[in-house]
Amino acid sequence: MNPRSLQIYELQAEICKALAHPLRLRILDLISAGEKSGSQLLEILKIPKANLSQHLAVLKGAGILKERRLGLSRILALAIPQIEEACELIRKVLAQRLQLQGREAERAREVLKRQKRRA
Amino acid sequence: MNPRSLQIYELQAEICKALAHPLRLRILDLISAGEKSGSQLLEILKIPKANLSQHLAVLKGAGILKERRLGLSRILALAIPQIEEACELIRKVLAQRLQLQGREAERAREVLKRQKRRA
DNA sequence: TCATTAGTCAATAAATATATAAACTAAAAA
DNA sequence: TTTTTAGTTTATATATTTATTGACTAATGA
Repeated sequence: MNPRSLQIYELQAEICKALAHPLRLRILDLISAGEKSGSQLLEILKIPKANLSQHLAVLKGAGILKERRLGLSRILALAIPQIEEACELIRKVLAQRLQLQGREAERAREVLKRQKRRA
Repeated sequence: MNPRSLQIYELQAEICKALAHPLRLRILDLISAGEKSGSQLLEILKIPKANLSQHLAVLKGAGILKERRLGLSRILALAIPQIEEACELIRKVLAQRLQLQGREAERAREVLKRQKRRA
């Protein structure tokens, strides 16, 4: 295996690790809908600010988020918008599967009901 | 936030966690190029088989890989091909950035050389 | 200058992830 | 039936992640 490809797998693994938390995925989603400051995120997420700061540090560390100062606050934005695209692709698939599962469960319940009526 | 969306973030985070290792990303890539058995992967990856088994268990546990028996071996295939699509999207971006970084570093070296010649 | 705002840092405890070695198992072949 | 193949399981040591608390800092505004 050529070393450049191996390097890319490692980079990509670091990005996946940074994405591997529901809060961080939600944060990316919020920011992709429009740049936000930490305190704006705090209002929405309702978690301790030290915790938010840690999660943001993970995302910045992986190069997924970038930051600029604006007055007292720091404005966060996506550094690699394609990552959010990839995330949305995955979410679409998962949402579809959840819906499908839901419909299947409902169909199973219907079958049970009908059997009960007949008995 | 509606609970269905929160559930999807959690599902997605589990998938990202399963992807968050260079070996597992490479395994997915190998399998997406064509179904493979464990021993085929072992030949390519040259890692202890207990370790491969653990990594495959992670991928199967997240629902990313599925498995069928064929004689003595178990054949692995992608259960959600769109995940590999998303991974490739990310890899493309990373490869581009690495190339760009490489070119920039080279330009910087050139500049240094020219300065030395003039001195 | 002093207080406030927005955020980071450091320490800690608990939970998870990883690699490795060695024992184990199930299906197929001899 | 015994052996072999292909893979899993268990135990263990180490490292990493996460949430939480409380102290800290840098920029702004009164």
